[in-house]
Amino acid sequence: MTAMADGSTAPSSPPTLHDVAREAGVSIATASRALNGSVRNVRSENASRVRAAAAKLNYEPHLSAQAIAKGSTRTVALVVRDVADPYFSAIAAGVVQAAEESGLIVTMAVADGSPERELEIVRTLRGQRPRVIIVAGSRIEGTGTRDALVEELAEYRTAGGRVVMISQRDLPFGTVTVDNRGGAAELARALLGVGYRRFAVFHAPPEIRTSRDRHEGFLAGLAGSGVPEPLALETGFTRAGGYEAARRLVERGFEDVEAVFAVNDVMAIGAMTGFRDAGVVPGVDIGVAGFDDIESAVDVLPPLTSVAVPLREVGLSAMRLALSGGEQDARLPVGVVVRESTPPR
Amino acid sequence: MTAMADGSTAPSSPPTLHDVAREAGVSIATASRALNGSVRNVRSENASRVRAAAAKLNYEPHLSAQAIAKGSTRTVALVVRDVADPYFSAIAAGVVQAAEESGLIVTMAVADGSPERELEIVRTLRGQRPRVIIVAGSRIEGTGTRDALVEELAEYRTAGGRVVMISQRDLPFGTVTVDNRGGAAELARALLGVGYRRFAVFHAPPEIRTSRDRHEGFLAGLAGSGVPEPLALETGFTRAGGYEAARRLVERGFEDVEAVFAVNDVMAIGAMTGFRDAGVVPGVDIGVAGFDDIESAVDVLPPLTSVAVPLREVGLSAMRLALSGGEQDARLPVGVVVRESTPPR
DNA sequence: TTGTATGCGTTATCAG
DNA sequence: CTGATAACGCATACAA
Repeated sequence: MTAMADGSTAPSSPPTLHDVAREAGVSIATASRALNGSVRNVRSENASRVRAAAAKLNYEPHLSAQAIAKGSTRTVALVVRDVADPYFSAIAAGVVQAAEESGLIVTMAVADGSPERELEIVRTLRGQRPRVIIVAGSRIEGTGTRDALVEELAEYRTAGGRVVMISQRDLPFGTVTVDNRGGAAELARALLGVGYRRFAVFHAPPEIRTSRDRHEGFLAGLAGSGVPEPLALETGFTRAGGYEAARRLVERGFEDVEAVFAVNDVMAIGAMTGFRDAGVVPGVDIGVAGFDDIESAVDVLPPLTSVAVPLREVGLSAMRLALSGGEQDARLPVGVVVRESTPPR
Repeated sequence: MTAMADGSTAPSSPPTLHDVAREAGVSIATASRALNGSVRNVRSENASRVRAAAAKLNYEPHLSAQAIAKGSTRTVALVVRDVADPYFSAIAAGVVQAAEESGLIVTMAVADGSPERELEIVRTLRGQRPRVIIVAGSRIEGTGTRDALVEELAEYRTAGGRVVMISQRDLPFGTVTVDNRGGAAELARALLGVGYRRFAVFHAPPEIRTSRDRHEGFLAGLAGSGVPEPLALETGFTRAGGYEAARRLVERGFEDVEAVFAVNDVMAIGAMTGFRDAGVVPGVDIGVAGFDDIESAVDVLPPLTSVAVPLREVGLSAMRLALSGGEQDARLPVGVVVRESTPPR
């Protein structure tokens, strides 16, 4: 930190391994070995001199330099639809936790629900040469970008990278999924069990695989019970979508609908508010159930019936799967939690 | 992708600039210039040949290599207390958005409420040589780590890095804050205005500056009104903390308390559930107000009175402040939103 | 055990 | 406008 004429300090650059070596009076190679690699092959006296020098200079190895020297980075790239969504932030928390435990750095990109943006992200992500790419909440069904995305990721994998998809099965990559179909079916049976017979489903566009699976699972759970076909309302995969669908349902006259299944909790919670704003009381005039069991499910009124998904664990599993190099899939169990938003009737 | 004897493919490494240059029949220097640098200085024919070659090979420049060649990276390091907390995830969303608009990559680290961990993170972060370090939700008041953290960040800045703190003023770095004191004072006056006179405050340990500011601001807003000193309950800065404090308040007999101010919304929402679980109805038996106005504030029942903080904007501002290189602070306005959790009495 | 020399992929300098 | 070539900071094969 050299003082300048005006009293400020010159932007001195961080110490390099070279500086450490000089300070310790050894060669740069010895310094390198002492600090990370084979500690056995360096005389302990020199080793401690080097460590002391590094500490004195507050040296931190330049990760980019290490990356190009070693030919591999220590970063994990995570792409999500929206960080602010509790579903994704919970998953991200799991990913970050597992990564930090392995000394890896997590970079984060937001696809914002656009397949094109997602593709572009993955494309430029490769510039980071990350060890792992984790894609959560993709919506690549049917769109023309699907093949491009797969090709991009496949090529990345060929170059030694690991790919893990979250909730996006039947892509040729390791995947961690939750049992969306089974959970929704179980939920349907639970609702039948407490007396509901006429349903509406608030679902997202079918390109969103998660939404479709949950929708289909719900129908499957109803099969054979003899209840009428649920009314299906397509809307956004967000709180606003749930709110809007609820308003729409009330406007069109919902008399015959006894309970609504929204394919995720943020939609369900939005729907509850939508119903209430329309003068329909959730849990009294109409039952409401969601999926994910996010934290706030127990803080809304009435508490929301949902299907518990271990979201943080999803993130952890994704990292574990990636690090184990597994191509096999991990499927996490889910469980129905019936609360007061669907009282017996 | 060379085919191997067993039919699998060898882990071929990604194409380098060298490959692109060879493919285009130019030197590596020309290829480099054509792809990023001074496009003017390369014959347009060659430029397009290079671009074509890059596209054909699906070339992505190795960011680490660029970083060491150019002497600077394009990454922004963000450290938060907890990604899953809606307060931080909203801020993170803003940071990521602004960063992506500037072509920067965001890396994320989680301090988990530990000052030691935070210090350690910042220390190792320097290895990334990020352009910017943004620290959100620090709790470094009083602890011995404070000076170490400041020194670490100061040194980083001396080396040309930019530091921005969020909600952590009186540190010698650029800061984006919200008007915690003013907002809380305004809230206090609003509650007085609708008839409340006896309060309790659920606050976090005073090392958390945000909590202390809001607490003090609330008291300041009450000053001169002649109302009795609010009851102060210290608890965790989390939903669980709010829940616990509510239970505790009910147990000790809360008859004289008319309204509770919890220093953030997740605490307030936890408190509402805590009250309800204890048989006390929020908005009827007791008023509840929070701070932040997170999304779910309108989805709980009764809707939560709060102080609106533009959280996403906080993240955006932090990035803007960092990129503009400003040392000056940004202070974002807040505004009280009175809802049904504090009905007139 | 240590040091020298080379290479990693890219940019930048400097002659042609 | 182009092409060698020298950095950048670090790891490592090779030689001593």
